[in-house]
Amino acid sequence: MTEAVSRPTLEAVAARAGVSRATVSRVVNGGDGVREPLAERVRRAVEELGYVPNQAARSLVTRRHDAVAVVIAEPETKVFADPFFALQLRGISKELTAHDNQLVLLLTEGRADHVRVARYLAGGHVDGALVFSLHLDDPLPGLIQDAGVPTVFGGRPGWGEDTPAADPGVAYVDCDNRGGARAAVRHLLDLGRRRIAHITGPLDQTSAADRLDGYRDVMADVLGESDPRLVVESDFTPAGGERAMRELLDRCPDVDAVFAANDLTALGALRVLRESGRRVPDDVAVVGFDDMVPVTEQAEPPLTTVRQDIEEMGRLMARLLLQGLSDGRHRPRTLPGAPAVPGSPGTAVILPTTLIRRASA
Amino acid sequence: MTEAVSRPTLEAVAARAGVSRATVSRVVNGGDGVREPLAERVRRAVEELGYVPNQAARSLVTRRHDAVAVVIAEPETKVFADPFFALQLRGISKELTAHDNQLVLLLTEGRADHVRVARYLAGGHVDGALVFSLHLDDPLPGLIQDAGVPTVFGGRPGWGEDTPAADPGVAYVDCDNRGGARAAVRHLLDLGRRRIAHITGPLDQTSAADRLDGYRDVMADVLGESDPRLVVESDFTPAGGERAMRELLDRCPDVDAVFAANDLTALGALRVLRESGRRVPDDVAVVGFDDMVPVTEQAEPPLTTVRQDIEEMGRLMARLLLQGLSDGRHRPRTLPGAPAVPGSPGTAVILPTTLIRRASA
DNA sequence: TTGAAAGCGCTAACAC
DNA sequence: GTGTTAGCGCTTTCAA
Repeated sequence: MTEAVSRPTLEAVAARAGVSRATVSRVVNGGDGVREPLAERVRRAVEELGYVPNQAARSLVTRRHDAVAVVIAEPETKVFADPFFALQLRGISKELTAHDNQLVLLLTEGRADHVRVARYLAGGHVDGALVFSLHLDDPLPGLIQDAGVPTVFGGRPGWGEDTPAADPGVAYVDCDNRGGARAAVRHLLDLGRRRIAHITGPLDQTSAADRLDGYRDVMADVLGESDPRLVVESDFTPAGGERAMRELLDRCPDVDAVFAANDLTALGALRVLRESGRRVPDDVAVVGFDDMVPVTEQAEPPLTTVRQDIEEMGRLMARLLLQGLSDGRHRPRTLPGAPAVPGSPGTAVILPTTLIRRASA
Repeated sequence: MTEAVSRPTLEAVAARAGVSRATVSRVVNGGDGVREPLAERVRRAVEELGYVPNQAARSLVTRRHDAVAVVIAEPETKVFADPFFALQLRGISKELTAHDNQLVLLLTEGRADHVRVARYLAGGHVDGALVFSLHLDDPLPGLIQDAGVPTVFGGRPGWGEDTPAADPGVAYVDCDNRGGARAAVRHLLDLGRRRIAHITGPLDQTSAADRLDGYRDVMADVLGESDPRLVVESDFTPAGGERAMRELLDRCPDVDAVFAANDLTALGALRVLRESGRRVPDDVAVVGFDDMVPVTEQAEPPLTTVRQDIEEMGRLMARLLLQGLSDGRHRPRTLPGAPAVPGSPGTAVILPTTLIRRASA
């Protein structure tokens, strides 16, 4: 196996260049305030010795790591099966890289891992955390709060909502789930459909709950009330979409439209509809949510869906965090238990959604 | 935004418990050699203050991080689209977690990121690295070697092979790509097929090159020579598989079997065969590679394929690395440029493959 | 068994 | 401009 190598220190570089450690440090960190010939000598010494600063030592004094953790509260299998995460990560990755921060992805396979992750965060390996896919009863937010790491959430965190305990300082980025859902259902109504079903996501996630609310808003508005049998809970996966669609056809064979909580779910629903001999959109119209292009465009028929800019959400999460971090650097260090700084950068950012019409509705 | 919090130090805990820092340190790190009543006092103080050790400080002296980096030399989109990585990561993750090591996933979107990753590794954030999906001309292995971080590769690294410069100490885990490919092609021959095509992976990766070699071995053995038009290079993706299959049908409409370099490629090929009106396996038999169960079993028809235990490969990579690390700890520190320790734990581990017969061939 | 003290490699005041 | 020096928070001899 490639072996560990003992690396040269600042001291060694200083000796070789015939200067003090401080001077080397200055050159290594930008080099202003060092006369050129000296700086050049130092640079050569760095080069010759293959010097790389020891981050542990540096972090110990600067309290900075130039690294940000991304925590996804889902098992790997789901993380990797759902393009949603890939897109969000790409946005995050781009933004972090642009600001010379390293992305550290922490995977969690279950509850036990949450403790490990919290320890990692509290251990001061990173300057902040981006956390997403939270579920209602997740212990993670509490653990993270205890860890005292600046955090931005992806998707509105559901914990403590409407309670006085709700942390007003919590930052998150989300899309207009409820508004998007309304647009989808309104579109189906405009198409003349009346038996509009909804296959939800996991209702312990606010995104799924909000989309359900949007569905109900419009159904109640227009039809007065809605048949509860038209709503089936699912889990944002294609397989779940299949199961839910079967259930739906069983309960309400007269269903003439389906609003699926995300595109993957819609994919499963389309498959079952096809199997059952129903034509889309003629017999049953289908609308998804997300607009994950590779999925929606290759669906049969191409999927009408509610678009949200997932990559942009990721980018914004990262930006919000980095901004908060650099602001924080100019302020005195926060004490344990101190309230979040009021007026801290845009606590919640809600991105708009757009209905994208394709062939399925 | 959730704000940073200044954390209590060892010092604070010591003061609270009325003992020395050394004693607290002992208790925190296992606690042997401390009398029970004292230890208990310390534990209570730790609890009350919510003390978590500062890893930077600890690493500075121990030179350990209990963290391992996983580097995947592919753009995110590919990483997340291919279940292969998810499986391997799961194996790695399990093994690391079992040994209280944190997995740090470093994503690379392009060459520029390689330098960043190398810096990160050299900066001493992790004890070792697991690297996979290398391409022939990748600068990464060189950079990593310079970084002086113990590394285990996933898949045989292609660089320097057959040259005196080849590092004999390099550790890697792979499956028997060539043998597996031979089995696949032999199976197709046994089925009576003679116009057997091969859709390769990216040939700058050894796994793809080895599978092509295996294909050629058998074709040459049995048929004397093989029609070069029957080989099309592709890229391990379903879309690539589609393109390649179209090309193949165009060149050799009489093709009666396809050995695809992986399951995703086979999936694309199946789709095009269906479109072209050919029946599988009646007209054209198809064999894949990997046996990614969700893919192979849901393919139409279910895919005959060469199974490799991907999760196990991941687990082994991690085990090899951790073992090397703990061995290294008992030895004097390696000097820069020192050769890898000979007889270091099993330099190469090659896992066997099995042909899994399903409906497609 | 416990404590005192040295020092890991670095940055940041503060002198010069 | 450049060097000197005092820590950052922790582990680990070494003495007591």
